[in-house]
Amino acid sequence: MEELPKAYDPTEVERRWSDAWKEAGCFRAEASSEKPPYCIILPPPNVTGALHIGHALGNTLQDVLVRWRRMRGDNVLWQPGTDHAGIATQLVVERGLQHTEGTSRQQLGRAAFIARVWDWKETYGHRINEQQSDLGSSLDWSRERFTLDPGASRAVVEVFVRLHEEGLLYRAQRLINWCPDCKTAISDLEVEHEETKGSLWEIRYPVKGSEQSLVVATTRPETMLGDTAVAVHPDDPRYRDLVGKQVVLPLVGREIPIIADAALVSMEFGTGAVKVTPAHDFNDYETGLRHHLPMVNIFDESARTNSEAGRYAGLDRFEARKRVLADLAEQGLLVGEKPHVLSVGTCQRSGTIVEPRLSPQWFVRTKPLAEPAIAAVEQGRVKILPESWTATYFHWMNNIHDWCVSRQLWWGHQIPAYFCQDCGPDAPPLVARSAPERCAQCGGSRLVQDQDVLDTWFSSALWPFSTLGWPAQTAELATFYPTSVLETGHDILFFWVARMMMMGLHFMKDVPFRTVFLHAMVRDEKGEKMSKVKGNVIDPLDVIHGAKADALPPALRNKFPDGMPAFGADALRYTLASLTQQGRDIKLSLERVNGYRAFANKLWNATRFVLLNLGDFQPDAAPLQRGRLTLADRWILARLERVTEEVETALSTFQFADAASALYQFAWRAFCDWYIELAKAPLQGEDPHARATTRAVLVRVLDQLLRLLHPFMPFLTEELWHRLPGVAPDAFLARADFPEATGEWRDAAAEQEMAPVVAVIEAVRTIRGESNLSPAARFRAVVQSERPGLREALQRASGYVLPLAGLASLDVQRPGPQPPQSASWVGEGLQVFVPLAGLLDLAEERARLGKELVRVETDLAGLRRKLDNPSFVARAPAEVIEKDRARVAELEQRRVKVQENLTRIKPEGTMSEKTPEEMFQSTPPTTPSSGMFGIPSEPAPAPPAPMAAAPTPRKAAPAKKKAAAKRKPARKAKRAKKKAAPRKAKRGAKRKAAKKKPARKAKRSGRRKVMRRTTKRSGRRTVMRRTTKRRGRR
RNA sequence: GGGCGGGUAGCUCAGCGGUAGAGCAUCGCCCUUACAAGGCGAGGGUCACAGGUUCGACCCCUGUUCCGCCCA
Repeated sequence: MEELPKAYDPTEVERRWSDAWKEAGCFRAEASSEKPPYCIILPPPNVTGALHIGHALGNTLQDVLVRWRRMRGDNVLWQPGTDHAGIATQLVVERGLQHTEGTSRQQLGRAAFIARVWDWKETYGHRINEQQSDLGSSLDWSRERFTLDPGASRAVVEVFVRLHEEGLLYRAQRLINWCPDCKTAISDLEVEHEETKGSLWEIRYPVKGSEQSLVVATTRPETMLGDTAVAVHPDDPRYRDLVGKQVVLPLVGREIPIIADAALVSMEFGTGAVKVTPAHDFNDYETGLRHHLPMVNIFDESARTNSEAGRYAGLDRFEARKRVLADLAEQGLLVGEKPHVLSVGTCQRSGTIVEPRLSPQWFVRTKPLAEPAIAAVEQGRVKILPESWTATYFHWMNNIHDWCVSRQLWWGHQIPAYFCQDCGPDAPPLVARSAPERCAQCGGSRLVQDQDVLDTWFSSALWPFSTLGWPAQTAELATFYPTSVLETGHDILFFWVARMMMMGLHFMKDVPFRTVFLHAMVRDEKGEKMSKVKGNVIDPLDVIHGAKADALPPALRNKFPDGMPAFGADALRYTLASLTQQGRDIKLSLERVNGYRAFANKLWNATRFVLLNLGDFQPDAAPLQRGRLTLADRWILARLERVTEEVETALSTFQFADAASALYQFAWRAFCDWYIELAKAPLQGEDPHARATTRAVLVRVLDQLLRLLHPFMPFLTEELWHRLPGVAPDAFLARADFPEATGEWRDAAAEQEMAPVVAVIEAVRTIRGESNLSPAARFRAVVQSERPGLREALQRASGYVLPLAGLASLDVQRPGPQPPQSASWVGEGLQVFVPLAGLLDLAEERARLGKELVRVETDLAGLRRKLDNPSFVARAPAEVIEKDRARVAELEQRRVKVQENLTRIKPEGTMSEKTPEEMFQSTPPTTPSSGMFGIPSEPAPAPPAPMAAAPTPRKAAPAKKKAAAKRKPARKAKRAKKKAAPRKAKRGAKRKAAKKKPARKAKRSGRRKVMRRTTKRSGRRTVMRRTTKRRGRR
């Protein structure tokens, strides 16, 4: 196979595999199978929609789950489809008609218009599917559904009819939310409430037959034209005498009663008297029902005043307001106007202010349906994750209102109800599965179907079983219902999840899914909602494919003046998965995406390295034999075993970020940074057996790593996997086995034995770095240890140590005289010396050791103080005390050694009486004397205030540090003094902390905790080394 | 008005009774034949604030404050 290019180019690779998977039918589910079923129903996106970042997140998480389960051998169905999106689609097509042909749907007529919508759907409706494929979504496209398909439509009719038969669906005249722009009813959920600045007007209503009057307060003066009462609180002494009298409605002249209503009126609000307009306000509507008030509707379907408005008829509602106010003012009846903040409801779709409207609509009686849906969650038959959403679910379900399901649209499921022209408008309609020929009442044949359609969510609520064939009893239904997981945004909890629960339980007698995973909302990197107005929308397709600068929204154009590079779908997916911590909003930053693009490239190059070094390797020739493995081999295999366990646990508990992070750590930190480097010696060495074994291990680890990563980065891994030796050309990683942690390669001994090897390499690297020795310089190092086992291990491993530490030679000795004039490092059970004669300035090394000594002593002081506290010793658990004591002992040893090492490299006859701290401070500053902006710098910071036992914080150190750093000691000393406690020891402690955590966490119970423990532990193995080396376990 | 979530390193986030972690960004040295989309090393934290509980608090409790979101 040809050599891999040096850098990964996602564009070409992604397109290729997307097609190949589809052609091979990799993602087809079996209708029935011996394999365990696993099913996710994709929340159907709007057919008019384009893939946005929220879809990208949802698709990524679902695809991770689904690919993982598929590889594990489940019979996976990820069910695709789109939603007909009633209002949205109708609007899109209407606008198109207006724009291109100058016609309207009314001009076309219903049938012709619907045909046009279908045309539109055929032409553009696939766009979002293709975009989902671009993301790598492994949907079973052979089973794609649409909410207006004959199958789904049949389910809708069946459900409608049955609910009606059961008395759970009815038609009634009610006050509903009406969008004057869309000219349809919308459900409560489709109304968005927004705090808006408005006014509170005070209007005087004269009391009939008296000189008295009453001032009402209102935010909507124009609706007074429809007032049918004035209400006061029954306990209000101001108005008690007026209750039962009539007022004369100004401008209209209608006489309306003054009523007392404790529920509607708050004595404190406004004037304590309110006008009652039952046809235009929900609270007034309830009041109207309680008091049997007439309901006067003053608006038409566009929210323009109708004939009920008398001389104000024919006005837009806001124009009507102006006129009413003006006339009231003229008549001296407008008493006051105060600024007022009120909650205004707007239509989710059009943004128009919703107008409550009295009209006949169909409603689903939700209470009886909600009860089982509540119980299912209470009983744990459905689990909602993150769990915090459960409370929200219960709250909504317990306070649920009947669901208005009729919409005054053309595009959608026309309601299967039929009105008899002969029985009159008030006769109840016939509800039937197919159009009845005769009226059941009068036998007449003049039947007309209800012109309205159903809410799109009505059909969506049936999706988990209608897609599987219901009402037919299909094999799919038997296999996949209840589905496994529902993954969607938490904004859809009520719209969809709750309604699917109700419908699923009612019609299938079982829950629609076992687990609901609600993902976060994706925001921009500043945490702001993405919106076209702000210009901060991140289009996932731009991220995947790249985009020219002028195609980017303004905020991104600033960031990418030369255009956005193609980060690739894998990088985007990895980013989204990594950011998916439960229950948080996601702030998406392209820097982060870029980081994972680098990760993809790293994997590419790791594979490139392996392939370049395979020589004549034959995959089956050399099965791994434990006896032949080197320490490094055993170590990486043990780490691989761990990460395999971690991924398994994390994915089982929806901890996407944990899985992604564990894999990142393993791939980059363990495999690339350590194992590949360690493998270079045997690969380039003379021993053919060693070479063969190393090759086999490289291939094995890489193969397993690619499998583990595949759910997250399907394209890259599929591509690379095919380059591995022994992979059949017609195989697919997408259908290969997912690694299982068998425990076979667990190897605590190897991990333990690696520790000193890593420690020595890092010690030498640190000395080199901090002493400004050239990376190219080769020199000798000496390791002293009193542990024979450790010495032997290091001897054996010198082949690793020399190249990785950049040494000419390594002497491993018993503790003895220290090599003169050498840099040193104190580690656990060993000391590393680098003789420095001729190599560097000893002052650097003294500074370094001085810092180290301060750290150790600070830690020691803190610990001792703790152990000196009698109540700590008396009350803390024995193991905690024991640990601290052991640590004191270890630190004490370290302190002595560092001190010795420091003493030995002191220049003859100087500073012999000084403490390390003093030496430290005596280092003259060499930084320029002006600050960052050329302003003369502050006076040198005062020496830190002396602390009881803790020595100077280490910041008082090297002169070459920046000015900012120099100011810190004072601050820290102050804090230490204030708290009258030592600064918390940090340095040098981290390794211990890392080591200790697993033990601590092991005490806890619970699945998630256990998982975290393992994640942390092995995640840290490598991380630990990287972080601790700089913290100085010296 | 009610409810939920959050304020931890410059940024994005883990951790949630026993010594503060990651990624990115930053600084220094390196074009060392897998990778400069890289390697090695280093620096960086009053864990929002104030009380309390505890031998011990980023973690538990109370209050304050700021920021999101949902519901009315």
